[in-house]
Amino acid sequence: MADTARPARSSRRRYGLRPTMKDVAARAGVGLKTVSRVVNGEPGVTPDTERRVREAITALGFRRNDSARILRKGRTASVGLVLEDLADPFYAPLSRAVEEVARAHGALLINGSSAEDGERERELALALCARRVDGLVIIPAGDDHRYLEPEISAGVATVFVDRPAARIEADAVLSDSFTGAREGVAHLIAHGHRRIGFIGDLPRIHTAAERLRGYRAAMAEAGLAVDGSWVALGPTGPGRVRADAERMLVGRGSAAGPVTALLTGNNRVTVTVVRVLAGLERRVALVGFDDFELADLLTPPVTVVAQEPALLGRRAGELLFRRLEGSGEEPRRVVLPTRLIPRGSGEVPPHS
Amino acid sequence: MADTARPARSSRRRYGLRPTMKDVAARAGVGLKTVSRVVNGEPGVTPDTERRVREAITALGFRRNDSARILRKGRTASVGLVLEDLADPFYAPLSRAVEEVARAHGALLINGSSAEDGERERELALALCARRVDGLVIIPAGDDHRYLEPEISAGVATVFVDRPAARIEADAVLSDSFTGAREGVAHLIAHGHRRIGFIGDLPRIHTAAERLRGYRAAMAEAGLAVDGSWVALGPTGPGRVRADAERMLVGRGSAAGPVTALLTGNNRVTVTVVRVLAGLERRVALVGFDDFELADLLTPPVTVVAQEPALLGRRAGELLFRRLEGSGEEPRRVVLPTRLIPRGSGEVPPHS
DNA sequence: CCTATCTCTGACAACGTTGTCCACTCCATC
DNA sequence: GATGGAGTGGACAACGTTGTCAGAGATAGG
Repeated sequence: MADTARPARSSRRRYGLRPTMKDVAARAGVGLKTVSRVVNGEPGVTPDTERRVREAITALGFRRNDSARILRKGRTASVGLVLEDLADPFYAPLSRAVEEVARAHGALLINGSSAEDGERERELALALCARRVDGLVIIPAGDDHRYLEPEISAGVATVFVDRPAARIEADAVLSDSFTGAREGVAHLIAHGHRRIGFIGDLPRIHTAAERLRGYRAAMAEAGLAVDGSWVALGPTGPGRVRADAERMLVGRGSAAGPVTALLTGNNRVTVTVVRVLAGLERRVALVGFDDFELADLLTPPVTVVAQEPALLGRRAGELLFRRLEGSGEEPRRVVLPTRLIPRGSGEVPPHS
Repeated sequence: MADTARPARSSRRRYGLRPTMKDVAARAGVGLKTVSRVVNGEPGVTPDTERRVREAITALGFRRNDSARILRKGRTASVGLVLEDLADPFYAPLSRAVEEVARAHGALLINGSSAEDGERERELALALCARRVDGLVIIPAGDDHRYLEPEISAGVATVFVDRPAARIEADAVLSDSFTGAREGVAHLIAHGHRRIGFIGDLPRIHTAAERLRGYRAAMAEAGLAVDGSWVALGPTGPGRVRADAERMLVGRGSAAGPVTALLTGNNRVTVTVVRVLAGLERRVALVGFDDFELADLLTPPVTVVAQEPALLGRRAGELLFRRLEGSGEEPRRVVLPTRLIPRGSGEVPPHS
């Protein structure tokens, strides 16, 4: 008796006795395919038969197994999102926007946080590919995305956001970090500042490099030299940022003297620097990259170079689904403008 | 010839020519199962055979199809999270914490935003069940979760967070909203306030109802009557909240006069009210439910009743995986304490 | 030299669904 | 009463993987 090898009866399987279409068919006294037709709203079933099937479905608590459906149909109606940190106030609305686009296309969003670690980004992206997501939206942490090549050529639509892909050609949706930073620094210069510092993210991160470039460009355009001690790139944890800010503000290790104004490279840096400045006697001008909630209610209100994270996400989602619908266009790069929002902190005059 | 019906060759299928184990096996000149063994690191494969298989895998760019694996194995190693809004600064860290727990257990997190709509919550939760997530974490929007009963008894571990399930028994991880609100109001009373308003979320939301209860309890304990015009529950959009706040502050429609202090029911409400108060001449005391970034840098710094969203998420995740590992315990309710953080805005003395 | 034991390998079925295709029923028509 | 067609229903294979089990060699022991 080979049957003894099978522990479970056909009607109640596994730990969680999930009924299948077969069980529904048996109970309703119809064929398997008829149940499938009812479940999928396909035509060709008499009202009476349909009623019997529906009764059986509710009686058994049947729910279609989408894993099996996916396997059979090939497409999963889900897209993956890999970002740095879901809880970051910049990325959260971006994620939400991608979700909305996915939802409009009937797809679910699976997301994972890379914690700014290239290896973890890779693991996540590949795990999502193994689940056969139809598409991927990636805010890259790593500096080599060739590992995605087989996936992309196997048909996984892929869009990069906030930062471009490294070493492969792929769609990207970016903010114009260079221009944004340049305008921010020009704003400070226009208000009389000559010694301006920049505190940014790790230099390997594209946006950080671009913002630094924008900073240097604005300084150069104004004929201002940049002292080496005025630029500090690194991790955006409060400790490092606080130390660098304090160093620049007293002018320690600098022949050129302390800075009178700061450009901060992203929302986390800005918040830390706002804290540092709040403890100071003298007033220091500040322009922050990224808008943030309550910036307008601080004293002084914080002038920012604003991006639109939700728009970045939406554009990325739209690009993704356009690809999924089979546009065979070349990879393209969408660059969104930033917007300088003067609120006061950028208009503080130089101290010395 | 029935074969003409099959358009694709066996080695390159579908749009995106995904190689399968069969293809790998053919190329390596071994059996299907041997490939499976190599991919899964099972013992019993000679080094030489393994090498051949690995070569074929990289040559073809093979990646295991987890959909098929899931179908076969029964467990998906993924959990679902349904919350109101991924972009909300309260829920984002909660989501991230659940993700971390899932990651520690080798599972992926699929999340969806219900937009505070019970019907959408239901759709999302059931869609996740259809994908056969192993477990579900839900921040409920709806007021009847009986639709989950078949899923739960089919083995989907389910944990509710922030608010309890309605009309079913299920695990829940909550903050102690009642005590938190009571302490917040007691703090205001201790600083001399007698006319205290409460602006909260929709009354059908459990936390809003509990916070209102806490507010009333504190008032009653101090022997203070509550004027009907001092309580405003409703959607937390800025328009409604602003209107209610302004109404309370001038005492329009109230025999008892304008309030001198406010308890706000969640972070969104607090932020809107902070904006309203910033435009006022007189100083109004404020205690906000939920801590938020920069609360300490506003003028005056905002006193809050803090919850720990990340801890809520972590506990929920842990509870979920404990269930998944088969603890057959009764559904339990975990209640986490809140913490009053005095910063100044709650200590403003009454105006009149 | 034959058998017993062990290691490695592969054929086959099954997971739950959907697509293809054929069979059957029922009615209207000739 | 046979014929045709439309309208239903169901048998079967396939999606890509894993578990079971048995077969094929190799080695050792009698």
